[in-house]
Amino acid sequence: MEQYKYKVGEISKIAGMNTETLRYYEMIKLMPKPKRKESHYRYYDEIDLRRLLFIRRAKELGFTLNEIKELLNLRIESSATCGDVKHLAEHKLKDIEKRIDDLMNIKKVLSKLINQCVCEEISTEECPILEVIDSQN
Amino acid sequence: MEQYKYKVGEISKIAGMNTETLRYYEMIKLMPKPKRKESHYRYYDEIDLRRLLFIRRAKELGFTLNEIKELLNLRIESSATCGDVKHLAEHKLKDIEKRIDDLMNIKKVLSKLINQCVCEEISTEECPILEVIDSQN
DNA sequence: CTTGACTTCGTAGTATACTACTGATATTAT
DNA sequence: ATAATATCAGTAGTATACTACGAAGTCAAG
Repeated sequence: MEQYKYKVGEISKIAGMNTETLRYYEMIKLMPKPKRKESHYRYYDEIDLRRLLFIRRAKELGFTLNEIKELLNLRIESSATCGDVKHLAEHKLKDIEKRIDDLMNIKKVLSKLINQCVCEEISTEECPILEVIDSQN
Repeated sequence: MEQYKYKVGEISKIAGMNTETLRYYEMIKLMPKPKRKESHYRYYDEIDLRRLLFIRRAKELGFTLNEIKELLNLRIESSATCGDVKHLAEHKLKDIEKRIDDLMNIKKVLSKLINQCVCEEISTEECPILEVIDSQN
């Protein structure tokens, strides 16, 4: 079939990780077991690639591999479990909104620092970034 | 003096970490060496507390301890180094803006999922969160 | 002035997330 | 057909960030 076009080395290169990492993700069930042509080499498709790119970025954003697994498993499988999924998704949403908020605060302080930095002297003593914490209260 | 009011156990409790973590941060120079009354127990003040709270949250936001160290050291020490500080701060700012952007995308998809989740059936096959990657291009 | 909780330092152990290595087998290019 | 390159499974090792432990010293209440 045409869609299984990447070998492990190829897809891991595109996704910016190495082959061992991909095997590791398979081992911990963060990635599904890929197709094997004649039961040998692993072959991957576009959906696998999207998933890997998502994992990489989510990791950079501070989610653990377990949290990423949860995010990726969020979907409505039947009306029976729909409430649970909604609940979990709402929980994740709150968490993400708080993250955005805190990053905005850090951004504000950094911007201020950059603007002050037209090379007037400011205090050596105080660390400006600590204002972030104050602005939260 | 009045301002050195926290012992290690007290401040670590308020900051939501344990005493060993604080000693660890001191060891890797993420926290400064605290005052010692009669050269024994460590004593901390409000600035130390703000710093610890910042560290904790920055960690949750996906910054490594080294990155946090860099953020905390951002300040204008003299007009000589001002350019460097500005450069580094601008770099960090870009990084943070990208993080906010990506989190907004995740937020959008999660909100959509929650809204769909008024218990109509949607596809079992597709993982909605993968749309995040698509919406980035 | 004792008793019990807290702190000291150093070192060893743990969890997460890889990363490297080995020797065998498979695929691909010439 | 054969040489170069890729992949295989399994296991051991590494980096980061803690976390636990032990034995001795310190402090504060009754």
